[in-house]
Amino acid sequence: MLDPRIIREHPEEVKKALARRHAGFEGQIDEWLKVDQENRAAVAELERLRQRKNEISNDVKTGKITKEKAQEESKELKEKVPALEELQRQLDEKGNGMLLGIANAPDPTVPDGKDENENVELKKWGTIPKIDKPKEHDEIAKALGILDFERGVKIAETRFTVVMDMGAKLERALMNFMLDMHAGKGYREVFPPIMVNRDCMVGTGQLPKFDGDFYKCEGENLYLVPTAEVPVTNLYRDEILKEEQLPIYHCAYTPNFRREAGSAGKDTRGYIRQHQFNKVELVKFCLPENSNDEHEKLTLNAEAVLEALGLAYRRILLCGGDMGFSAQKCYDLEVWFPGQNRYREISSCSNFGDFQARRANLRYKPADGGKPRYMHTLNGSGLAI
RNA sequence: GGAGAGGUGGCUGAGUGGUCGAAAGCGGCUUCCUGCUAAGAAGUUGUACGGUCAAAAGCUGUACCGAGAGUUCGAAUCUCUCCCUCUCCGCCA
Repeated sequence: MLDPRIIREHPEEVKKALARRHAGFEGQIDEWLKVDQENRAAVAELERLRQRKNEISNDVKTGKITKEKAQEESKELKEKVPALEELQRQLDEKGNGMLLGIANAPDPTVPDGKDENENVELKKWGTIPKIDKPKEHDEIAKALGILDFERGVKIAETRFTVVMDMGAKLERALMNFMLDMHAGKGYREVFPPIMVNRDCMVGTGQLPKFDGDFYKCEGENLYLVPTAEVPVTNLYRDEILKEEQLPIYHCAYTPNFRREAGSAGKDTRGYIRQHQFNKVELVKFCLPENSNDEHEKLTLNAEAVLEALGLAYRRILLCGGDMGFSAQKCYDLEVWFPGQNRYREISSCSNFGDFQARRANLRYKPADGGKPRYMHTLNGSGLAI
């Protein structure tokens, strides 16, 4: 979430930055400021009453007043404090809930624009293969007998696919290839739980705003991970690391589960927009001053996979209107699909600044002995399989 | 699933109603001392949000001993509910 202090002190700047998302978040800032002000007033009053309470019990202790007198003095407090506590708790919850629903502010280097048409192409790599009448991947896969869409639907439901024989082997080979590649470049491999609790989902920004996009276990406080970003970024939740421990790089393979609730009718063909898919994810934790550099390096690490596989791709800088909720800056990598005669997203590499760190309470103790500070987090697909 | 034990500061671990944000030890930091393969001495050492201040330091207020609720003038300490961990038994890939 955004820094409450910055919103209080520079509301206009924050609103201006959020306006670049073209999603109406700026209006929520004013609402939050109102709630915040009420909340702070309630806290001040509450602290005053509690101070009085402590004085009374202290006076009993030192024999300054009798118990009877203390009871009498406390009578009013005993009515006021619980009521005020309840009010303050509600205001706090309300303000916090609002903050959790407000997206990250775009970085100044993010281009203006309201949708994907205004993204900026930054680079292209590789040669687009010349193929006579290229076939779609699902045609080829069906012919080879390596993807079975019908049985996937039978076993689960639509958008689930069975991968067979050389297809399964290819899937597994790519997974290993990517993990080995990143692990060789300093990313510590981690295989996390693929179910996470709600705190994790809030920590990385999936919840509360996007409730319904994910699979939740009935009667349990557990969600199937929509990306390894969630368990891996939350590894150090509520911890204070030492500055010397940063940066931390992790790579992780997990299956990913998404309900794709809003995408009915989109990409209904083939192995593209599945409810379950495999991905190797890169996650970084670093000092605030290094996150921009780390973002560039992470994106190059993801690109290296495409280059090693000899696949033509391009890098896109997302405009303000097309960025994900938690990101302050995001590059998409798009790989050439001969059968569709266009580039399609294969990776998304984001710098979250301290947005996730604030939600997940990811801090580090500076080497100079200062107060704990929020670290920065980044992640990128490296890649979706 | 059944039975029992327990959740305290970076760690170990005291603390059963007030003098407890919390003994002690370890670890960390600072200073001092010693010429010998590092030891000793002293001090210091939680987090968040406020106030004071030009600011920092300092001082100061409130909260935090798994979470929530209750009893009380006063709760780490008593009561209730929940969560989690450990041990044993059962079941099981």
